[in-house]
Amino acid sequence: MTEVNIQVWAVDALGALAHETRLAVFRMLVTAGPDGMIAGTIAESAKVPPSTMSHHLATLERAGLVQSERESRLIHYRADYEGMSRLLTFLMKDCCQGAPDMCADIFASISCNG
Amino acid sequence: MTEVNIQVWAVDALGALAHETRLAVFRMLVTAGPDGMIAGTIAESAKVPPSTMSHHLATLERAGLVQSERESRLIHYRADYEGMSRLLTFLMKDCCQGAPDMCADIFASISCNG
DNA sequence: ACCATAATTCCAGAAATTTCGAAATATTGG
DNA sequence: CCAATATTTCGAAATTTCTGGAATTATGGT
Repeated sequence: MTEVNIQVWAVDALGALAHETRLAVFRMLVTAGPDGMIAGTIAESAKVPPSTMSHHLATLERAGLVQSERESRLIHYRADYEGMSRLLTFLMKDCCQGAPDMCADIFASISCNG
Repeated sequence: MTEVNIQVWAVDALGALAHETRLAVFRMLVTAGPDGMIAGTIAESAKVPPSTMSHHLATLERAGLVQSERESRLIHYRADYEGMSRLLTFLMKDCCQGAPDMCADIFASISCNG
């Protein structure tokens, strides 16, 4: 993926997360782990009509941040860790160049333990 | 900042970056370093009218991603590394819990050297 | 005081996003 | 095949965002 294209994609991904409901859903899915959640349950948890949630989930999926898989009548949605990783890496790349200390700070503040 | 409030802020910050021009400008400012850039130069570089750019810069500043400072007739804009750090940390927190391996992958792929 | 420069704010039209009920599609069970 | 359930797609109104010319504010030089 060329530099210009990844930036176009990043705008989409950021836009997908730039919405109260969608960000909440995405975080929920990340926390839910690899099994993900059923579409209906997601809508119920977020207190929005199924139709509305369907649009939001489609937006997240188009942006490559979630994946869906049908299992009989239910549709499972799970976070796409690779997409998220790509986004975070993209955002950090420039920061690490412009502000060498910043990445270190972030690494320290997270340390992958919470 | 409470959990719910940081998420509200995060939506704003993500929305600020979810625009082709604004993302390009933000990355430019990060790369430019602590001295930042003059408003007019930014508009010129991005090939948008000063008025339009002023709106975009205000959006980024409201979101806490850039800072401005007047120096005589010129206004310097610089990336707000603390804001960016807060956003990246926020996004990573959930990921590190839901996908313990993911943060490690990101750390490896960056390693703060480019 | 006046003029020139730099940038913002005002304004309003254009474009995109958000919302959700109703209708359509997909799947299973009887 | 028919009914029930899960979800998406359609459609259209409401809201928000984006854009940029014109007017305004701020600063410095002569």
